Amino acid sequence: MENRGETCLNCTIKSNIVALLTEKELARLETGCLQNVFQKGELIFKEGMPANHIVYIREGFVKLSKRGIGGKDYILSIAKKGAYLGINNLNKKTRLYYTSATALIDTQLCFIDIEKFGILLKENGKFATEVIYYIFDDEMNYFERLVNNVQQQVPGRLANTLFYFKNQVYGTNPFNMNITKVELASLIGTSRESVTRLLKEFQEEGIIRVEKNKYTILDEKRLGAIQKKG
Amino acid sequence: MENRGETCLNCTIKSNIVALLTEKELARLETGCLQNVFQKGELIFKEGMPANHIVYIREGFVKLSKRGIGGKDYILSIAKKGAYLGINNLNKKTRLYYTSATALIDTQLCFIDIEKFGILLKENGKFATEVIYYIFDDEMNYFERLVNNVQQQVPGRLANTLFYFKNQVYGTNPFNMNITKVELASLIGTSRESVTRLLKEFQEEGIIRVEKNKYTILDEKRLGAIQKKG
DNA sequence: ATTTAAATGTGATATTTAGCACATCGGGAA
DNA sequence: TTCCCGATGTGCTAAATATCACATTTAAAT
Repeated sequence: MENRGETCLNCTIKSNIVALLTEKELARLETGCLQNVFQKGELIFKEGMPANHIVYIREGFVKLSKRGIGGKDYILSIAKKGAYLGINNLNKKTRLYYTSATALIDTQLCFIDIEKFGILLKENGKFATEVIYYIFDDEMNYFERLVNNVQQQVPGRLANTLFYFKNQVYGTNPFNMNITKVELASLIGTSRESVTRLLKEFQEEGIIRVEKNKYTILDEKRLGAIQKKG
Repeated sequence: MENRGETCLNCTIKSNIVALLTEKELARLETGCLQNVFQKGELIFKEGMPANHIVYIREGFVKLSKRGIGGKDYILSIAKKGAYLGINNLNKKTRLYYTSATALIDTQLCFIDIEKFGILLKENGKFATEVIYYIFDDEMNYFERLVNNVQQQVPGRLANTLFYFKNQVYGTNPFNMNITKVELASLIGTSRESVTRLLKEFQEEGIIRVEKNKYTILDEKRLGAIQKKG
């Protein structure tokens, strides 16, 4: 991990949150801040390892996963530019990463010393308020996805997840999936085969189109109906 | 809704969070604070209605639910003493309750003006930090439950939920369920009949005992195995 | 270009779960 | 007490889903 020599002070990709800090506070943050690029497929941090940093995604996509029974991983979410990873360790005595994080494409990250981040929180109420807002906006929205997934059956969950990628993750309509069908299945909580079959079904009905990794939602209305029906 | 004349200043059931406020800040909070008792079954607030307060649970249990398709409710969680409800509205422009809340037993509540709460956050970083900690501790733990529920099948989810009641909600081993089987099913995301059948199965295997509303977990080890197996 | 491993598609089958129908129980209300 | 309604138990059936086995395709590495 090399420090590129960039500083927080002159960083051009400042987050909304960090923009609230004074120069003095930024300078302090910087002494515990490290920037780096991770390539596609690289492990950023591993579940259960000590968490001394909060990882800010400047650019790219990151898969957050946990190891389940039988060594089978399951995916919690896809984090993107602007996300703070490991922020839930702020209030822990023993800080361990709750998930593993893997770069899905080449990804630029900042590693922020978690102690320093915590000190800034206590000293700057506005900063803390923004952090709270971030938590609600970013974390709680995928919380809603989870709630739906518990209550719905597999077609509804798949519909959810397609909308999730279109709206939350990529924000474009034809979008390029950076994850495999196996991973998609583990995000939905079903089997790979079921995903294959359902996607095929959706395609036959003209609701979506899948070419390689390029997914297009053709009929939002009907996909929405599937989502609602469960 | 009547104000009982108690004040935040002399309140004897102060939360960890509020304990951090100065007398001056407490006095300010108090002008927008109202205390009340809700009886079993009473609706505290309704999904989709304007949310002008954060509701603090001083004592009791509250069911948080959402209306699904076909008018069928589903339950997100059971909140207990010490919980702040509606806190996720802090950063919204239009504040609407995300869920409905219903008292499961007689319950003491404080209604705190959300604007005043927000002002305190910005002015007192320590207070804000505690709020952040609260959010992680309380919200994120039931987030974990949701994650598991997505990945597991029904027996695993039921096991989850039994542990959830024992450890998170009631904190005792024989515990008295304040919800019906129908509600339990809607918490797990399955049908009432499946819950009945599985509970019976667990009883036949000596893993739990159910008498009326009194649930006893007899064999944590085996229940844990079911949970892990999924 | 060749090789190899991983990812994907697909049919057949076994399990799991939902949904329906109906019986029974239990707790209020009159 | 008696009536009544919601909650609960239970068998049966249909539907959904997982799992297995294997073919095929794609991507990565040499």
